[in-house]
Amino acid sequence: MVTTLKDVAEKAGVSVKTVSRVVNNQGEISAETREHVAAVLDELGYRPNALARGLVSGKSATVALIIPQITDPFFPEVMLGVDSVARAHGYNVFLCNTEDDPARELEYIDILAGKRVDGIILCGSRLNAVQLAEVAKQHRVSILSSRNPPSSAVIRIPGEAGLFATTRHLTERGHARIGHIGLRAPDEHDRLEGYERALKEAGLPLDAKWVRWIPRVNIEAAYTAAKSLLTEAPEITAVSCYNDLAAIGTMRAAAELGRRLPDDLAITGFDDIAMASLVSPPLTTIRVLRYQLGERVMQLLLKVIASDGKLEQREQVDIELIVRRSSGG
Amino acid sequence: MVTTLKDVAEKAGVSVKTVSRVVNNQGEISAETREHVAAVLDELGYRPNALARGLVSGKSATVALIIPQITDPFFPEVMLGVDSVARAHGYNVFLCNTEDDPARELEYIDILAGKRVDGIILCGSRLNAVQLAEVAKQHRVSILSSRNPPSSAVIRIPGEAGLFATTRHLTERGHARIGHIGLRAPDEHDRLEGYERALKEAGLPLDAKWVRWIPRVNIEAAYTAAKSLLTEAPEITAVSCYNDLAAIGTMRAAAELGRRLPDDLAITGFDDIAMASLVSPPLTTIRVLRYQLGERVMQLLLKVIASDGKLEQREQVDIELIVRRSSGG
DNA sequence: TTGTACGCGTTATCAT
DNA sequence: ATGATAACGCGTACAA
Repeated sequence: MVTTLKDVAEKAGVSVKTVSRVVNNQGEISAETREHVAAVLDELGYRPNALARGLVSGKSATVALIIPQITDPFFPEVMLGVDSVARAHGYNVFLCNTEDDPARELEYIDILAGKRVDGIILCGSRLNAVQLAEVAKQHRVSILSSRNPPSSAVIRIPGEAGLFATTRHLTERGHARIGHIGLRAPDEHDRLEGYERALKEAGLPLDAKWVRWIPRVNIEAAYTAAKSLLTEAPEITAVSCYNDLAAIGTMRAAAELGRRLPDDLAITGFDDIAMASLVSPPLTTIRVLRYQLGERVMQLLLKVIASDGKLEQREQVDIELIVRRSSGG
Repeated sequence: MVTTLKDVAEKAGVSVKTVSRVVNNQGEISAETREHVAAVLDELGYRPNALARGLVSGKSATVALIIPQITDPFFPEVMLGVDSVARAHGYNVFLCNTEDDPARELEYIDILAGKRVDGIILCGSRLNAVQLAEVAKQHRVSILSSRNPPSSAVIRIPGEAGLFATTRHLTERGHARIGHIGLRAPDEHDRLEGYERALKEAGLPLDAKWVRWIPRVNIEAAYTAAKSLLTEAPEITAVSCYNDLAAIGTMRAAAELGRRLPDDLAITGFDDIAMASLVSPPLTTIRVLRYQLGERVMQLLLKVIASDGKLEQREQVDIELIVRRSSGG
């Protein structure tokens, strides 16, 4: 079986506490006992039981990262950043994938609370504002979102500004009938607002039938939505999309409908995932530094934990328009 | 603070054990006590402490999935399959990303053992055969690999057969000078062997300078390796790559060197990730059903756990050659 | 049907 | 410098 402090203590002929001290490098211990105990420790292959430690200390050295879609390349890169900071501070990360399901998100939060995680990062949460506020009140949470959550510790991706930038880029290139592929999720409307603002500022009309919604972010859903959009509103000459995956689905639909890019249809995305520069034509998009985002949101969580959950902070993130050929740029 | 069984017991005026019984639906309890306790449970928002439970039961309801590269789209999809089966059986999954570093892999295994995970899935392990055997002996492990590990519970991706298939596809199309971009990792040589066998069977010579190694699987590394390969051995007319990411890096290098695909250079990959059909030209590759792979390797882990780590089993996976334009197909 | 007492492996308190 | 003992929150054996 697994060796415990007691096993080591018996074998070494000392008390449990002494062994504990050696393990944790704490208190004053004579060099010879230390060496002796260390030897036995090594011989028996002792490994501290994190469960017991957690029970006593009330800490689990574990945090959780909740994301909606692990297959969206955006999130793995965020995870990388989160993980690097977490590791540097002795934390392990539970990665929880909700498949865009708010119920699953709440279920995870419940389970994680039971596992006594020290903090939770909500990344692209699909909860509504009320749920989000409640969760942020009850748990130690830091949030990464392009929405504007009422909560207290947030890293904010400027979704409104991003869609404004991509859409304005299209209006500036002379497009007058611009569609939008958006994500239909609770309280998720800032990107739509950016799209609408760009149209308004350009003096262009809004038309509800130029907007299509996808229930989840993936290429397939966007492909379907875009096909319907382009079929029912063929007058459209450009589409600004919720993100890169949505844009890539739109590109596929366009290609299938015989529309050449970018001449017959201009398309923009959001995120600048690796795929964006690999597809043909390369995708005009908004660059977001995902790894750094992950680092920052984890650093924020560390502060939240240190502040005992009382921290109020809101950080904004820089974005940059990357013009490539998909928009005729 | 957090409410415990004791808090509930005091408030409800019953014993701790009675509350415990209500929580776990066990033993005979009078309907009225049950209701009463349930009400208090609810009122106080009781949530079992998984740490304490784990300490008593010796189980943590947690497993771990160790992968080398979360940014390789292959792995998130495996994760999805693992997670679905894990959830269905009441397990949470720790996702551990090693960045291709064997030392980090061992470190994770150590930490996970400390957290008393009930089992570990090694997916694309970078450990050498000796280390792998040792880990499999000491822990409850199921393995997903294209290598041929000596261990006992393995789902095997036929890497040799896959590279044989892609490379033979190239020889059949008349290519006589075929390069290979391989992964340099411990005991990782079965894909190279597939490549070599295809050349031999076609009566073609092997040439060490037609093979380049990447230290890690990512587009950038492959781009660099391919550029060197195509520059120093411009006589090559085709490249069969370790996997799709390597192939995509190779495509980029080829494009930059002014070689048109597939006429000036044919390229094949492995995995059939989403990107493979999106790049231009679409990539000829080997299809692997990643979600199913994840399900199977988690199911295997369940068996390993049930067998107390004694299970011996080795499953093979089906693959399929997908011919697209990158190979001239 | 319900309760008491103990143990899980560790850390912390207070002695010695 | 070292050790005995009591927590931590829960489950299990055994009583009542």
